[in-house]
Amino acid sequence: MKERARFAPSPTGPLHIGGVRTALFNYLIAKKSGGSFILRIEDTDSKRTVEGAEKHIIDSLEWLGLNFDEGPVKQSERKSLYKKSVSSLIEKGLAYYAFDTADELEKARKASGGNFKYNFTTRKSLANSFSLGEEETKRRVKAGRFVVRMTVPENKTINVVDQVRGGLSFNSEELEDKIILKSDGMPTYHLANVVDDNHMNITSVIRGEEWLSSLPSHVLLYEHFGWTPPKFYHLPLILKSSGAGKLSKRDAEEQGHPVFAVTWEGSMGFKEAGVSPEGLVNYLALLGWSNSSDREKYSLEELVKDFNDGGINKSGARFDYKKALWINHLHMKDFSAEKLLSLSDESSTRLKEKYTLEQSEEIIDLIKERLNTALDINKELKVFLGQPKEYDLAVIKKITREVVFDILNFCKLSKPLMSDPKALKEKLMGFASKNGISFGNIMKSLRLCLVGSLTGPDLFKIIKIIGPEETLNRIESLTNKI
RNA sequence: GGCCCGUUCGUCUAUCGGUUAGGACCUCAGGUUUUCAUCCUGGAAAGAGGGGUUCGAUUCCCCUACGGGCUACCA
Repeated sequence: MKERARFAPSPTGPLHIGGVRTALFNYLIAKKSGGSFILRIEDTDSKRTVEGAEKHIIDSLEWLGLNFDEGPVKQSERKSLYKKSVSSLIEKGLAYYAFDTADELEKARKASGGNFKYNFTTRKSLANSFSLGEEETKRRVKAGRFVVRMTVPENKTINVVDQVRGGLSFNSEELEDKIILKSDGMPTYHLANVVDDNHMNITSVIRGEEWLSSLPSHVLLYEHFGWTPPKFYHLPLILKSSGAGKLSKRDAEEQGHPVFAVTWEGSMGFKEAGVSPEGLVNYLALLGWSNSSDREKYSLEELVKDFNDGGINKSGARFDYKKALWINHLHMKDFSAEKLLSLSDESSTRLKEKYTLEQSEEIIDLIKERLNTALDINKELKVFLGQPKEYDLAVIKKITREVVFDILNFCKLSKPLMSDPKALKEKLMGFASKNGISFGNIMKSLRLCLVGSLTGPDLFKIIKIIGPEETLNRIESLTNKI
């Protein structure tokens, strides 16, 4: 069966990785079946709607490559649909008007010691169409300040099925007559969700585990309407990397990793941190889904192919940035030179000014397996773009002026060999033993001259690429400093 | 507090009653390398506790503990 799955965030803030993973699983389930992935914006709470959040959600999905086939459908534009649905429920006696003020409800909650439930027992003594009579209800509805609550039947067992956990059953005593239409005329999540999923022919509802407790209310609503409920998947939550609880923006900042796919109000996203969408998608898929195989690296297409909903895990998973970076590394080392170059605009333009395309690709090949993030590209490319701007002081202390001079002289005489890394290395080794200097010492000194520190790719290959003139320049320039 | 969900190495996970409980990240020790990184080899590291069921439980059931979620005119 071709699934229709929707990702339905509310634009109350930027899209964080929990949301990204929900979107991803919606995408996978939809695409696995050859169906549609739909975006719906649940903007029913105008007070909490944040400017720019919707754009952030869409930008994030685009960057991740989770392209939606339909939408965005905005709930704020479907008010009349919800009103009509609510009226039909009221007519059938499956929903009712209520007039209690926030203060009154607060009082009732306090009086019951925190165990207050608006349900078939308490509603008789509260202000609603059950207790007030027809005339008074009419009068109050006309006056305008009312909400609509769903009628939860007494003493009824509600059986629900969650595709991740299996069958669950709830007793209606535990439920509340949830508000489905607010006094501002907007529906609450519960109503809008059910109505829209039905009207949009959604076949699979895939959302976070925080919704599991309201599932029975939703299923009851489907029953009230006389509709067949879709399949439900409640995904385990993503937990903070250390300590207890659900991952939040603050935890992420404390732990030093991003939470948003792309930047939001000065807070760095995974994109800005240099994580590729391929890497992030791959890591997030593995956080909550697994296969019997030991495979770790997947592209989005491969995930679609291999995904099976039986592999969705039941328990919450901690976010592990190190592993995310490792997965990202797996992807980056397989990227083409062209793609890697496109990931780092500033360095790549400078690289192209200085080198031929062929040389550029050679350079990229040299550094690609050293990359964890796109930010590393700039770092690794520096050596090829100019002289070191500063030198590792700890290393300077370990080398001597004499050795650097020896190297300088050696290099002056070996210019023709510099395009042949292997030959140059052999000759330098010979030179070292003839002069009684340890090869390690020579290499350390030479690397400091050329790189400024003791890190980086193969030195002789660096020499070949930057050429004899630049090599000599760099050595000379260090001799002036020590 | 009430209701719901969950619980295998530090972390992410495999195992669908019989396994030396496997893999990956992390970590440690070697190796490769001029160095760092990569890479290769190896090591350490787990079934929350207690009851059942069974010839046999990590696996099925119950209790406890712990973790998480919900408990709004928020989603």
